[in-house]
Amino acid sequence: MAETMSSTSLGGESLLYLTDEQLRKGIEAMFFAYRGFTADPDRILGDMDYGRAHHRAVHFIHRSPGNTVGNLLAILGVTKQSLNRVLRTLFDDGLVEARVGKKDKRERNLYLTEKGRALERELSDAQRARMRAAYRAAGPQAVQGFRTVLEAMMDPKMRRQFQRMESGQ
Amino acid sequence: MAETMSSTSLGGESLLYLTDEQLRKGIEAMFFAYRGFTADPDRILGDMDYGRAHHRAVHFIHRSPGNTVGNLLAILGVTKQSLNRVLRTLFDDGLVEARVGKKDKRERNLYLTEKGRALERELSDAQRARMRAAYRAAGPQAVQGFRTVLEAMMDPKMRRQFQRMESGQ
DNA sequence: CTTGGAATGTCAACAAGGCTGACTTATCCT
DNA sequence: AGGATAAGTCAGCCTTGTTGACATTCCAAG
Repeated sequence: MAETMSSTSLGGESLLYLTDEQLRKGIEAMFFAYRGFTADPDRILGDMDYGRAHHRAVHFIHRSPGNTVGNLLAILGVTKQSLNRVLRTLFDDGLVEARVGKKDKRERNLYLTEKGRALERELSDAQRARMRAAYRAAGPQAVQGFRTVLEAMMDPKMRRQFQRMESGQ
Repeated sequence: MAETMSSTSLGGESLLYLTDEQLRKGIEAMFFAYRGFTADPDRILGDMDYGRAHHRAVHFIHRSPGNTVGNLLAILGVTKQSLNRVLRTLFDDGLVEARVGKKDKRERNLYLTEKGRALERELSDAQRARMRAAYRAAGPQAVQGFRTVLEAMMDPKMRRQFQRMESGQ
């Protein structure tokens, strides 16, 4: 199970990045970095009546306008009831609107209103600013590696969806 | 605010990794990867009466045995009341023990019991296995970049603490 | 054309894990 | 002696996740 690397294992120095020690550092880095990653949007949202769940919904609606509820559910990985609570407040506050599907009238296509786009912009500006600073500080080579490891960390199913999503322009 | 990169900006091709488009991909990768990162421990914890908060506490107590409560609070970035709820269940279930500080008797030094170490091992084995697979798939160069970007993403204060923590063996 | 299944929405209840605020106890230090 | 610090605790609130049950609307296949 543990599959601990010993420093005397075959392969020698080139595999030292796979020691439990190095893995632990990576795990902790991931934990602290994610805190930084969400800190700015969280701060902004804290002043309003919204939370991280609203941010995620708004982000992915902005990202693919006209997406259906079911699709959003698959992306966010939460239950319909959870998402619905969030969507309802976004409807009520006029940030998101749902249009009945043209082809299949059971479906709802989700769109941001102008007000919704304004919030999205505020949140993503903050998050991008931090990301940009980190990218710039680390350089293109590091960013390339960053992206590679993140993709390898995803669940295979999620990774396929991600790659499909990101390649589609 | 937006500081959007235009493709005609100075610097040319070498800065294309800083476009809003690339940043958005990084942001989404971070979101999906974090889900993978926590998926295995979450699955294990779901079967017990514990959650992610317990995992974090157990991890950092294991990582620096004898740490004080206040120190743990600073690392985890939660309130005393939040941590206390978690610690109490860990005490009650005999996974963690608190010894009165030798120097300063107000302090409590936290340690895992054998039972606590067993849980920690189970959780970190699962998490490390995924991390190891990702590292191996990505290669040492990519891992180097991954770590660099993650550190750059942390809050400066957190980054200092992290670097102090990780350098101290 | 009817019927089964799919997409959506909704009600209710519950749990984890954050938070604030107020307060106690024990200990340390000046 | 008295203020500051470390820890613990009680009470209450919020967000965001969960299950389960059920209604509506619509598509599609028999």
